[in-house]
Amino acid sequence: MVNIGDVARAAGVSRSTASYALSGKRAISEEVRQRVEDAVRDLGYTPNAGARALATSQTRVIGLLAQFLPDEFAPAMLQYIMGVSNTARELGYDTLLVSDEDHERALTRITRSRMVDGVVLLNVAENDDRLPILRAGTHPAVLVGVPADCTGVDVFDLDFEEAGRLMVDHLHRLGHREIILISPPEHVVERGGAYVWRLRNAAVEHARLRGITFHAVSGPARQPEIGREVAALLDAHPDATGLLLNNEAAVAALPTVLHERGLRSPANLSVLGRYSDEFARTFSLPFSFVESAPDRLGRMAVRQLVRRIENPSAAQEPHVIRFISPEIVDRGSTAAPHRGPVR
Amino acid sequence: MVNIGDVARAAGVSRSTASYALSGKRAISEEVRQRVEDAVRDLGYTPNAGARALATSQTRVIGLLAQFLPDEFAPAMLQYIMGVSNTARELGYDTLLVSDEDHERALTRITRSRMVDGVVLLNVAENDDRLPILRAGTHPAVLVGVPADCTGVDVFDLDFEEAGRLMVDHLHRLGHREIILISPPEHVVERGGAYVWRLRNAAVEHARLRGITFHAVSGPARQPEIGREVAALLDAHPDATGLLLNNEAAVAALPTVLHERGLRSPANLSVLGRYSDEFARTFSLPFSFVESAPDRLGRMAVRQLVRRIENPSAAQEPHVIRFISPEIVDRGSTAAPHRGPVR
DNA sequence: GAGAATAGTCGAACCGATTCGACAAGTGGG
DNA sequence: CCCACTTGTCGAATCGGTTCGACTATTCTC
Repeated sequence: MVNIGDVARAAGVSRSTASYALSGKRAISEEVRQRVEDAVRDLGYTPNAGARALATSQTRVIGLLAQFLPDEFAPAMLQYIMGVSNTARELGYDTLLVSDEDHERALTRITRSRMVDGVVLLNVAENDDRLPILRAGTHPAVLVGVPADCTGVDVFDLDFEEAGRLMVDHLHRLGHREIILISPPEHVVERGGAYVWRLRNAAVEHARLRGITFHAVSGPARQPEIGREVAALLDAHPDATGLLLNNEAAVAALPTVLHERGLRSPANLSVLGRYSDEFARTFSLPFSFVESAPDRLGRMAVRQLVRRIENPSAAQEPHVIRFISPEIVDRGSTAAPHRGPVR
Repeated sequence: MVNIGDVARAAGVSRSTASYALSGKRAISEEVRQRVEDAVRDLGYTPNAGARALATSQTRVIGLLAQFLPDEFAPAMLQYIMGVSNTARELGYDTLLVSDEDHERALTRITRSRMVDGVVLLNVAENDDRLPILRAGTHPAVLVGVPADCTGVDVFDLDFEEAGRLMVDHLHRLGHREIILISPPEHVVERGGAYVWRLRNAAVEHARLRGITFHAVSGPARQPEIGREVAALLDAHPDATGLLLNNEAAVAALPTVLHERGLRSPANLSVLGRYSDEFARTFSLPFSFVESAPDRLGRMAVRQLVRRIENPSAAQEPHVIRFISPEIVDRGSTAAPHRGPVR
């Protein structure tokens, strides 16, 4: 394998000169710089990442910790991963994907061994066991998802509370007075998935203020159970005219459920979901929804992480919590409720 | 940061002794080994990955090259990634995820800089531009997907030709004599997605031998276009009693299409797809299908890659092309065709 | 025209591991 | 009792970069 010594010899200079010629950290005559670059090209030189990491304590790799939880909706995960990975690459970083079951050990491993310059954590729980490890170390970290204690880390997420209010208000303005909200399974909450109750509580409270009859339930994240659950809910609340979905599996199941009962949206039921544009497109979901923008969140997270990594003064800046504002993508699945029962 | 020198000092031995105590590559007295291990624990020592890579020329990282092509069905990708990443971790490797647009440069970069010990390529095209780069280098590589020229690499894939025959035979045995096959878009073929024509050609040929009227078409991989296309196809071939799907988007669209036209499977139409079990579960697809086993393929690929990396003699072994045999998962969406037209 | 600053280059140290060869002490065989 | 061998340890070299300090030659300033 060709190393910088070979390049230096071919260019007739010392190793240090070759290094400076490539990094530009000291003045080098144009002529020498050219010779070095020619040598690099001729020999096909690429710096050894390990050696460089050893010398500079920088790896230009970020760690991406993504857990694949059996009852969380998997396809959404890919978009976060893509957002992170693509953005990292644009900024000159590679992505080390960690899907280890034991995230705490994995985190310790990749940071203490200095495999990465910083980490992005997905699927952050309210009391996430990974956070103490992070705080004990010195690596910058950015979270997607909001823990109870945000000290020492930067946090990005959709504003789920605002999303809850937005969804309720949207239906309220159209005239709906009885609404169902389907959330992810209760054990997602127990595991610390704060986005579930954030949206729910805000929605419940807002509905109360507006005088709306509100049924907040959680449903399984798996087919076909969720399909049956959705059907049962529609039966149980025949007067409900609006359906809010914070459960992607429920969204995926809904078209079939509606078809089977001969219901149409928005004629018989106004439907408003919370998921990503990509998800909607892939499955041709005909429902209006609040965009959850996983790619955008991934992008913001990496941008901030790289700032912290590269800007020594940024390390001193206070940590940020940034919520992106929910926006409704109108697909025409909401309308004023019919007067009188249509189901 | 604590290094092996600190450990050695704490244990009262030399650095080399500490190293040997931890690696076990030379005999070390039980007592010293214990002291070293205590020191490691007390100080929280984790070897520096860069330094180790430099010294051993091994990184214990594998590269995973996954392209996210705009018209290929994305959710399937996650399962390959999970299969690879989880298996790698089980075998003691981390995964560097490369989603760079420019895969060729990315491949050169991660191999020549020795960031990885080997690579797994997903979504391999028939004349894949990444292969020459691989052959020019010395890193072991494993592909998922079959290129025209397999020299120098190990290859794993579903046996798509056998899958095509299996699907045709399955319907033929039930008595079907007119069948539609929907493949991915033609430009997937043009880009080198050999699995498309492999399955199609085998199916066409097999249908010819069996005297079956066979309509092989390609459809878009996007909603809602694919839904319309499927509907149009059913209209265009009213006598077709069997539908084969090698296009995941078409599968996702089918339930709605069937509902809209009041068709039921298998009463009016026998349906047989080709996708993964996970995909079927997530979207509650009620169709029988040939399991494409992305997790299993990812697992096999990594196993073989690690064998090549770790076993110096394995490097000499001839390269393998291994096809996994397609198997039908029966969901009851195929049956004997009705006599006479039912649609 | 002297002294200071600048440009351009080099040698050597360093980052943190692994590993080779050397060596001392202990063990066994003839 | 001597020699060969094994066991346990250490010092030093090495992997391939980066970077500091030193040095020379040139340019600038007053």
